[in-house]
Amino acid sequence: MKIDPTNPADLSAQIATAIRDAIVGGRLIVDQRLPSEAELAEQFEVSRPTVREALKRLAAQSLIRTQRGATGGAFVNRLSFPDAYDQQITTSTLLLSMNAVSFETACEARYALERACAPLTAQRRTADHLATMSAEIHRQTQPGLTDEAFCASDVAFHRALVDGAGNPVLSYQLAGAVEAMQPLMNMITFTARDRARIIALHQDIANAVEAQDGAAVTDGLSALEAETQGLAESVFAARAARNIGKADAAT
Amino acid sequence: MKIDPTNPADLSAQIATAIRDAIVGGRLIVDQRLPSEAELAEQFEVSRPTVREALKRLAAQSLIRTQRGATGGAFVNRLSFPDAYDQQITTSTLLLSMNAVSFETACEARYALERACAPLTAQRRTADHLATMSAEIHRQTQPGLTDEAFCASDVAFHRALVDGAGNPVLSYQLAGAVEAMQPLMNMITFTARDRARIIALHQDIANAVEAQDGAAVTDGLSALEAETQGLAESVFAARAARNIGKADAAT
DNA sequence: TGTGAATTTAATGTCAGACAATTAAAGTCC
DNA sequence: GGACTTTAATTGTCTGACATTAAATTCACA
Repeated sequence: MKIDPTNPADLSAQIATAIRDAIVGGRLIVDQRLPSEAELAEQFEVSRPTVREALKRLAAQSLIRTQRGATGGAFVNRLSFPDAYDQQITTSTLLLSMNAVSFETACEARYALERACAPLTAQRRTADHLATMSAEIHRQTQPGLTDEAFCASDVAFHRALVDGAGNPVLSYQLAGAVEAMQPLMNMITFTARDRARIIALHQDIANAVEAQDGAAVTDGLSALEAETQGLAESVFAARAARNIGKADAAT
Repeated sequence: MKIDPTNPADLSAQIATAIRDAIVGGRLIVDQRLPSEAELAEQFEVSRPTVREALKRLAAQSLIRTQRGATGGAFVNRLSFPDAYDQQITTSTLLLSMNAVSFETACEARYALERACAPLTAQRRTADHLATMSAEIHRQTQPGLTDEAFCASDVAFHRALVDGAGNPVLSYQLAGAVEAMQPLMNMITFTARDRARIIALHQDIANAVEAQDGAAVTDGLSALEAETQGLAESVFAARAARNIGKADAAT
């Protein structure tokens, strides 16, 4: 592994890329120990701080872990599903918040993805998943629940729906989509009547899952999407009207 | 922003977390300049190399960018869709390769997600998407195409299908699932007859997309999934049989 | 001979200070 | 006023040192 000292890019970035390629390409395997920082510095012909910066870049992506002590060092990390979830959620959340993705677009994507799970969930859901969904629906009926808590419960309900498909890759992919939506969902305040309608749709979906009726689950999700989009539209319309009013008052 | 020097975690990790929270929480906004490394070192009461390690961690996640020179510094980066794609693909690829995710599970997830796009793609596809799909199908018919090139064209075909939904959030989510499958797909060698069947199914899907028939697109994807799963099964069975043969020969 | 404490050692974590490279802005000369 | 030069601020990199950690080793002692 060599790097190009004339390359304008940071040396630490080049070194990180070289090591990352070695990991992705299978030349470094899980739990394998990398050379010590001093050895890496010698190999790449740079100083130890530069090597360290490169290693921190990799650590930030959970590609390596480090251990202190005599037999310590940097080790290739097995990227776990929870680690991947976290990265996925952070990335998705920032992507939505920084790119002015409309509620409509994000919501459409979320429900489209969830519908992808519907047939599998209907087929494979266990008693655990049904129990979780019931429990969350029950929580949502509690009076005095804050909007944030209601949304959190909503996320938990949908998580159970997704996990019911019994496919960890699907769960991982959808974790980002569902969780990243939460900040957007929190922009909406729910009236008691709004909540009642949503809860009823949740119950429909839960029933369809229990009955193992994939088509009904899909339909339920579509109905919930329509309800959510309608709700958001009226909330944003009301907000826009208020703002126009304010602007008029200011002139 | 303060950190806890008695915390056993790395100082650089704590600093990175503090800054990341400020970004995610909106206290630092896009394109805002962070204090200089020297100022950050003073604020957090650590040395400059430690601050630098923290900044490199954030740079690895595309959360900041740095610029040299008089008016340089670290700036909060707008996480772009391409950046998010890249991270998503790297994460997904490593997740699959390091966790012994079965071909079956990954394939199921991939096609479930693609079916999520089918109705939207059927509705919204443009002439561009149709042209890309046609071009890739044509490429796939070329004799002498390597397995790698065939798979790459396959990915491009599916990318066009996904992008046809016209929802960037969906495209971003699916980029990982589709691209991460490629190394697994490359484990399969295709006979001419295998390719012919796959191409025929691609053509069916492309026709359905052109006809804006969402249900037909969904069915086409399901057929393609079945074909792919069957193909993989026979390849892996043959490979297992060969290995048993080898093991017998070795005794 | 076995065991537990002390020592050694190898590695990462942190620091201080320096210099190089880069870039924008300020200043200067014609 | 415009082109050139200088200056200042900032990141990038290096050197060398010390602190901290944890495993391996040594060694005294029962």
